[in-house]
Amino acid sequence: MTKRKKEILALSQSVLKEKGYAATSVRDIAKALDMEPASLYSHFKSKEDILKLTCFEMADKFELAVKEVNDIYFNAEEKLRIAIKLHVEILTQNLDSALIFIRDWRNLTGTSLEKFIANRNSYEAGFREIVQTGIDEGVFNETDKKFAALTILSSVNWIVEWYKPDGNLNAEQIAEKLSDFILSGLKNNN
Amino acid sequence: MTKRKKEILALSQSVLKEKGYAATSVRDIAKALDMEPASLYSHFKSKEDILKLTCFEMADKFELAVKEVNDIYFNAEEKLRIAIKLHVEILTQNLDSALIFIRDWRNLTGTSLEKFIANRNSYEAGFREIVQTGIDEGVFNETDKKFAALTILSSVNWIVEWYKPDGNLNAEQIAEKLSDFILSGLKNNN
DNA sequence: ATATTTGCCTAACGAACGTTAGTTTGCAAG
DNA sequence: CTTGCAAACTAACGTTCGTTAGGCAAATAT
Repeated sequence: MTKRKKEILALSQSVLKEKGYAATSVRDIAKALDMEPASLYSHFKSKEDILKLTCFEMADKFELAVKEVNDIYFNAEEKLRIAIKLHVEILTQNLDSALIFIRDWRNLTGTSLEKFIANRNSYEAGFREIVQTGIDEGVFNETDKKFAALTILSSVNWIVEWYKPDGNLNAEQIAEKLSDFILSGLKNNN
Repeated sequence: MTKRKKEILALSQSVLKEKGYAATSVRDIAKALDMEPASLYSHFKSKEDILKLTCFEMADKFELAVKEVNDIYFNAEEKLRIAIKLHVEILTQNLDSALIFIRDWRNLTGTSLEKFIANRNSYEAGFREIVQTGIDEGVFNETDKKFAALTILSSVNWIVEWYKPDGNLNAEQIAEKLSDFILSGLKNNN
């Protein structure tokens, strides 16, 4: 991927995140980049190509993060905290892509869609495994691990809806608060 | 709203939920209803009209639920449990609408969009208030209440992504598990 | 029985869509 | 200086889009 292509991709993403993939036309993107619509096709095969690149770029980052978590030996709580921290970092460092990744992956078609879903399931399985480890260690409640993993991921993913790069919480602080919340809940234990 | 209009609206929603509002054409809807596209305009003013009806139908239900929670006096934990239970019930009993409500409200325009956002903010404020009550009562951790409310709502809303009416968890069971998770967290307190 | 309304139809509109073909421009390497 | 290539252009394609106008048949109300 050439420097220029990367640049155009990033700009396209900042346009796509506004109204969503389906509601954004190639002409919308071109106009924002001060280009002719046809010029985009010097860089991308199709509109969906932009979506594919965006979604799998993100998926790759998450896959790498899972590997990182699994390769290091920690107890379940630490593992979960690290997984959440990495997840939050990826989201916040790629906010435009993250928004598209989370909201618009459904617009993928054919094998791309299948591949994406498989990838996503495998990522979720990673979280389930961490939960299972915690149960085995006796430090997590005996719980529906699928349910737990989904709940964790939903709350983590939701940050893209309100995170502002210049807000008063940085990625690490958000990750810590989220982890505390997920691990200890709202209730005061005193 | 006539019986027939309600019927067509419900069928339209079951079509719209599949690919999302923006990616679904009026012709897609008409075909699924075994109708001509133009016939839909005997019932709806526009495509966006369907989205509006769907979003505000749901918003009204949630608004009613908030009132119900606030009108009855309970401690914060019970209030939160009831709010979550009502929320889950609304989502699961109107799964098609709920999916559109959660995913596609961004496609609203003009004053509809403004009104929707205002409505949504007010609903979120209701949750923040419950959290605040709990903090005041000393039963909830001193916490960022905005952060807590968003995290709660995200995990509750996420159930539309995996809930199946014929699955092994009914709405009440889901609500209870969610409440337990949100209140006590993943960590074993033994 | 007649009048009115409801629900759907056919036909088509102009606009916007994603995309292609072929061409021009400007820069960098030989 | 020329060649090659990347990156943009102009022009247009066929399709699909949301929507409208006007009519027809069946159900409903008078």
